[in-house]
Formats: sequence, structure tokens, C-alpha cells
Amino acid sequence: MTETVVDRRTLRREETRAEIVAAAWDLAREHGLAAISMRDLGARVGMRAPSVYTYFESKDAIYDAMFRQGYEQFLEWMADAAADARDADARVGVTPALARARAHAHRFFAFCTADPVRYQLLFLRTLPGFEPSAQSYALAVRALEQGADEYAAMGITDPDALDLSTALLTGLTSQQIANDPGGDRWERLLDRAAEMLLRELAPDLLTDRDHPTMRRT
Amino acid sequence: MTETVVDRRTLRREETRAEIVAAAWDLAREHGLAAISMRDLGARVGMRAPSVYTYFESKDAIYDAMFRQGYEQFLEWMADAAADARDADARVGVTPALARARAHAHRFFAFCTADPVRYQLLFLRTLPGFEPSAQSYALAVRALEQGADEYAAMGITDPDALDLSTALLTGLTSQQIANDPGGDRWERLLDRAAEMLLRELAPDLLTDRDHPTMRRT
DNA sequence: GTCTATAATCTGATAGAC
DNA sequence: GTCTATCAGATTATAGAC
Repeated sequence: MTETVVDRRTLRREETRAEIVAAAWDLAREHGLAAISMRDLGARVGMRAPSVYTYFESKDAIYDAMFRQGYEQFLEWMADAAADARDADARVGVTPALARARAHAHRFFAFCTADPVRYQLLFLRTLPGFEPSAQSYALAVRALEQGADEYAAMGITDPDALDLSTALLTGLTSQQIANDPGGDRWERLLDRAAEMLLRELAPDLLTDRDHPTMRRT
Repeated sequence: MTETVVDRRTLRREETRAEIVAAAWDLAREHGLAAISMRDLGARVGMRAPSVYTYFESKDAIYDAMFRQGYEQFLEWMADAAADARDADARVGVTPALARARAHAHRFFAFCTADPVRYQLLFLRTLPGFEPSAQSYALAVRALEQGADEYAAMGITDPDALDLSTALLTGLTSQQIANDPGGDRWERLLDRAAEMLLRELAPDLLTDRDHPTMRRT
């Protein structure tokens, strides 16, 4: 009986923690990532500032929870990219590898532009003084590994493939967010960028229609 | 006689303004762009906070002066890229266009990684609430036009050339600054990236050694 | 669990003496 | 031209009542 009570308490606590993190995202989107205050944050969830400290030991712990949640969302979101590629695969004149590369590019771009503040926290790392905990940072490493696996499954062995494509994709995203928010000036270039990348990394995947790039499905 | 006195005063004033802006850069590099305070800034130049307001009407005016100075430095720095290309041109197996594209990439990369805080202010625009004045923003526009002229001089007419290359170059730079500061993990990829870009935008410039790409020199 | 009260400190900006 | 003094807040975080 005592165990059940403890579990219910823990559950309730986790719910409130999640509520606080959600409110922190809202505030960050409204006023900027660095402009979150414990007062405002508390007010958003119907508390005063000191009560927030019952759930997070410091402001940095809240940023860390945001960082962690952001990468969890990223991992989940990118895992679905293969499905996109399957859908796009039916198009004429496009190899399975190109369809997959394009789908990947659009997936990544959509995730980033959907929430520029999240993009800033996860990929730009311009929040002064903040360093993610080892536990949260491990998620960022796993995201990178997931990208490497994706390339391996496509048959791309070039060791620079991941670094070159993250650079190009984050670059397109950054430019879109900073210089044409809400527009499509750089989004338009995604298909072309994906093709350029594939031509550089594995040109045979651009012509050979029977290459086993969908091994994972 | 009166005129001379006025000129000396104006000159002295401009010197102090420059001193304050230099101190602001120092503070930004040490504690982050958003963490500049008027008190600290004054202390750096041997003043109290209120005296700084004699030279700049607000904190935003100081950010604007930094933004402006950063783009002035950028314009000057990139104008010298043609000289780099001339030096690199002697290399075997490289067309003048490729030498030029590579030199441009390295120039841009060096400018950005030399001062990540400046890069953040000029290209990332993540300083919450800050908008450059029309006068300062005009410099940013001119920088972009200078890039467009560079491509035109190389004979590249593709209208997406500039957007695609700024995306790739800022991407490589961002990744280097955020994920491997002081290292060369993305710097190593610059030559390859420049070649990939040129192959996409004007493949003939990669093979035709007699193309008039050095028209400007 | 949440509160009030408060410590201790920081912030941008202004008034007015010298 | 620079200062002191100060306004009118803001900030993170803690102590202790309820």
C-alpha cells in the first residue's frame, strides 16, 4: 500500500516537472532563450518562484531538462524519416537513395524551423554559461550515431559524410531562420542540396536504381 | 580657430567611442554577447556607468556600433580574398575558378572562427530584442552584394549560387565553433566543400582551365 | 507543497552637483 | 565630461511559517 502512494506521488511530481519544462519552452519562444526567469516561469504554472525550486534545483537544471527533451524529440522525429522516403520513392527519375536523402533533409529542416529556439539550444549552443549534463549530452551523441547508422544503411562509407551533411543542413536551416523566417528562400534549395551531397558522397547511388538502400524497411 | 577646436573635440569623442566599443567586444568574448553591462563596460574604460551614456544613448546603440564595425571588418577582410586566390592559383590540377572558390571559403571560415562572438552577432542574430539600425543593416546588405559580384565575376549566373554557398559556409563554420572549438574537424572539409559547390553551380569551371575567372585582378 | 519575506546582487537609465 | 546618488526595478536563491 505504501508503495502505491509513493508511486502516485512520484508520478504527480513528474507531471509537474513536465508542466514547468513546457512553460519554459513557451517563455523562451516568446522572449528568447536567455530571458527565462524563475518568477515568470512560476507564474505560468500557477506558482511563486520559490516553489519551482522544489522541482528543479536551479535554473540550469531547467535548461538541462529542455536540452534533454529537445534531443528526445529529435531522435523520435528523425527515426520516422525512413517512412517519408518510402512515400517519396514512387516518384519518377529518382533513385531510392536520392529519395531517402531528400526526405532526410526535409525532415531535419522541418524539425529545426518548427521551433527556432529549440534549434538554438540543441545545435547552436549560444546560451552563455550553460553546459548540458553528461546524461543529457549522451542523447546528443546518440542522435549523431543515429545519423551515422542511416548513412551506413544507405551504403555510404565516406567518413566525412556525416560532418559534411550536418554542416550543409544546419547551414540551410540557420540561414532560413535568421534571414527569412516564415519564408522558403532556403527551403527551396533542400532537394538540390540533398542531390549535391549524394553526388559528392556516393555518385553511384544517384544512377543505380537497384542499390540496396532500403535495407532497413 | 574655433573650427579647429570643434574638430579636435569631435575627434577625441570618436576615439572614446571606439574605445568603448572595443571594451564591449572584450566583455562579450569573456562572458557572452548578452552579458555586457553598462557598469562593467564603464569600468573597462575607466568610467562609471552614467558616463558611458554621454557616448552612447543606450545599450542597444552599443550593440549597433558593434554590428556595424563587424560588417566593416567583414567587407574589408573578404575584399582581400582575390589575392589569396592568386597565390593559390599556381597549384597543379586546379582551375582558376576552383582556386578562387577555395580561397573564398577559407577566407570566410577564418573570419568567423577568429571571433565566434562576432560571428554570432553578425550571422546568427540570436541576441534577443536587438535589431540593427537601417544604417548598419545597409552594410550587411552590401556584404551580400559583394558576394554576388564575386560570383558574377567568376561567370556564375545561377541565381541560387549565393544562397547555397552561404548556407554551406555558415554551416561548416557553425559546426566548427559549436562542436569542435579550436580544432579542425570541419575546417578540413573546406576544399572539398568548395569543389562540391562549384561542381553544382558551374561544372565547366572545374575543367576549363582557360575560363576568364580572374577578370578582376 | 506552497507560501511570504528577504537576502544579496544585479540591471538600464536619469538628475543634478562639480 | 565625469562624478555621486538614486530610481525603479530585475535577478537567483534561501529560510522558515503554514
